[in-house]
Amino acid sequence: MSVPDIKDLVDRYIAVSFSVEKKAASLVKDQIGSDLTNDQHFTLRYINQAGSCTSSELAEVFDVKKSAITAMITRMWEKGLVQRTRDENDRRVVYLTLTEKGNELYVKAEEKIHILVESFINKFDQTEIQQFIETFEKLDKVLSQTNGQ
Amino acid sequence: MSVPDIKDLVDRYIAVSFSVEKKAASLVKDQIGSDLTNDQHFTLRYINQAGSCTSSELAEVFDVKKSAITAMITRMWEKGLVQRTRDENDRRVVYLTLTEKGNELYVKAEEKIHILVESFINKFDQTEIQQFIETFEKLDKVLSQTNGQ
DNA sequence: TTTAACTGTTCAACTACTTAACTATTAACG
DNA sequence: CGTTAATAGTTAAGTAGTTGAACAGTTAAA
Repeated sequence: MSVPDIKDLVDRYIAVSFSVEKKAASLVKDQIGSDLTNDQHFTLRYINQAGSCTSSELAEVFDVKKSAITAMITRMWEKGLVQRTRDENDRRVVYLTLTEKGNELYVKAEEKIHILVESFINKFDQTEIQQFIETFEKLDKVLSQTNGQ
Repeated sequence: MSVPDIKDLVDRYIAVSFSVEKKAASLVKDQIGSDLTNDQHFTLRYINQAGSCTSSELAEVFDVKKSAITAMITRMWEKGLVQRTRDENDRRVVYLTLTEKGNELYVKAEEKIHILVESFINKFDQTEIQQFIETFEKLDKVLSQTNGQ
């Protein structure tokens, strides 16, 4: 691959990945509506799948400082979506779980996103979709390694 | 494709695309440093490539309200990165252009991101990279259509 | 010429994030 | 055992980015 080729590839990669990122987030936001922000939805999603988790865990997964998690969980707690429970054995630890309301809202939002993504991937054929997911999974793997340096 | 298949595909798609989005943004942020935020960098990028543009144009491209653009451009103007120039023919319009400092900072940040992305895509073979870009371009195209509804 | 449409700004309110200092608790080690 | 380290989470001040609604000024349309 010659020098201008790689520069051109990198250029296209940057431009189009940024564009896709912005547009996808915007679509999801429109679909979820005003009950939940994107970040709050993905927080509910994580807690739901983990059953329960800690602030430190969320901070690592979302790659933000713990104080950012405290603030977000407080906002969600004020809306009645999550609960804080202190660990009896290690009194430093606080477990986060979904309330009934939080779970309901999560399921509703998840359904909406499923419909959105399904209608979206229906615009492509099977081979293409497999390729999309393969692409994302490969990128995700290498990004995880790069982050861990 | 049976029903559980498509549900599973959608699940994987949502999870992995969110993960990639977060990690990529985080890497870029680390690379750019504290001089520029991701959004400010991509705003510089857009203005640089367009030569000059308007607030309305940016609002449409980034899919945010015009007041959000006013606020961001003001922050960048305070840092001496962009200029506002009123159109002489249509006094409603304000043209945004990069200052010398803005352009320098953009070029520097762009170099950093190029090195990052290049080292990143060097971890894959040519066929894979072509596939990545193809994937993003297909997604971008359909996302644009979906947004326009 | 009045009315409508458009461009951009201001303001209040909100989400999200960082840094730094802090509390409370547990673990480590001499 | 007791002092010191590390760990989990919170608080507070400051910044970035966003929305919605009201607004000023300008241009286009009726």
